Amino acid sequence: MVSHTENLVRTRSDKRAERTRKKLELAALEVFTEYGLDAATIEDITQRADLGKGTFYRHFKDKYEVATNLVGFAIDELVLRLRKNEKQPTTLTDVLGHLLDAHYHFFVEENEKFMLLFQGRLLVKMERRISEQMEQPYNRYLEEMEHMLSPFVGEKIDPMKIRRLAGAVAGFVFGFFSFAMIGMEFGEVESSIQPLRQSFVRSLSSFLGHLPEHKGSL
Amino acid sequence: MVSHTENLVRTRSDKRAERTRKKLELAALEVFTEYGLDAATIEDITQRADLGKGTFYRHFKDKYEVATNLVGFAIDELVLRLRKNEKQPTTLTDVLGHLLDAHYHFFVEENEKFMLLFQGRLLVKMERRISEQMEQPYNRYLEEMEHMLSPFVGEKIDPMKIRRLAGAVAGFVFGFFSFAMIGMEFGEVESSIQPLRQSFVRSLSSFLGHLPEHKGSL
DNA sequence: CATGATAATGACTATATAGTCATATCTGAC
DNA sequence: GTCAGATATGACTATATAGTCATTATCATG
Repeated sequence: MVSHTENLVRTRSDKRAERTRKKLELAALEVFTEYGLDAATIEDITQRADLGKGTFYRHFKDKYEVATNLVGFAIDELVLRLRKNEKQPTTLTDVLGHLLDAHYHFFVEENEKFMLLFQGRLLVKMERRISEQMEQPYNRYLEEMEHMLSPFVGEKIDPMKIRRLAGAVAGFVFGFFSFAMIGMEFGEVESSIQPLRQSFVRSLSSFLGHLPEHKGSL
Repeated sequence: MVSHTENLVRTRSDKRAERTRKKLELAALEVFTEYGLDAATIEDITQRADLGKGTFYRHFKDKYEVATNLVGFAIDELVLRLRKNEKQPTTLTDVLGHLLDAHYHFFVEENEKFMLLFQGRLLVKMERRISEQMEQPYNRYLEEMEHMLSPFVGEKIDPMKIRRLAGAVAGFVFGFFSFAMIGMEFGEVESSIQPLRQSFVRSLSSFLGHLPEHKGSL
């Protein structure tokens, strides 16, 4: 059973460290969202992962290195969700609706990652040395949204305006979900979102001077 | 010169401790918004205030006590601004417009207080023991907005829905200003806000104005 | 089943910050 | 100008967390 043995090689020895690393990242994500990035300690993380403290330092320089990795992963996933649009959008309203839905599902299904992104953004705003490496993922995310929006806002629109629109979407969505929803049950969240969705989409559509009725001019 | 003497009494002796306290609070506000609540240290605060470390402990139990006070003051000021509406609003659009403007001016004129409220809300969400005393001010703030909105959304609306509406306004506003505006100059902020203001107010108010007809939709 | 190589460990030291308190300073009254 | 009460101070101790590393455990290999 050579192949079996080779399999074991991969899954046991080579991958043991990798599994440990993943365990630490998962624990760190939990601890960061529970206590806050700055308040979390290395021992909080290793205890949650059921590992020795020294093990942490075999994998990461400090907690901000894990946090930076996690922010990168979370952005990757959010960007993937933004891209995965079943039906090709034909109007600005379509795009905005999809963006809102994708963020909403990310918020519900990956709440810890969502809240981590929220915290990370605050760090970036504070321009702490620690968060230097964290900024790039957020720019990727904003660029992705710009890329999705730009075909529907006309060639002559100032790119700066598109950037602001992307920022507005991110701000509203993150603000609403994380700031407003404190203490709400999921049922409440769902019933709060649905009716507001339309207003949100319409509001942002007209930000560019295109009301939903006025079809997005390519 | 009795009055003069009494004046000195007030400003020198009786008020020395109070002036020191205010100095510490001001320094704490700066440090909190610069480094983040959890990352800030007592010595950061006392150095900024140009005072000895022991002095801090004569006035506050720990940094979270100052933070809690500061959140209270900031909410007081924001609520005052919400109340101070020159012309009595006659429509929902008026109220929403005023709410947006008041938040916007608070964001621009008292940016540190605004950012502190943002951070404090995150603490409240995390339900850290430290933030127990911090929750009440936010409820006052939400209640104030509910109070302003309720006359314009119909008598039969479930109070819970008004609460959600107030939360939505707060979420959008805080999210947009603090999350989206990272790295923007004030000029950019201003030109981003103006067109968005109109569409936001218009669509949200038209949505809310029709609530009574769409019973149980929010 | 012995072996080398990789990974994990937690007791340990180092460091940073919290929190205390005896002393010094300030202030207005007399 | 000195006294008493109030206030501020920073050197000090205590504590919590970071970060290290000699030791132990795991594991594929021959």
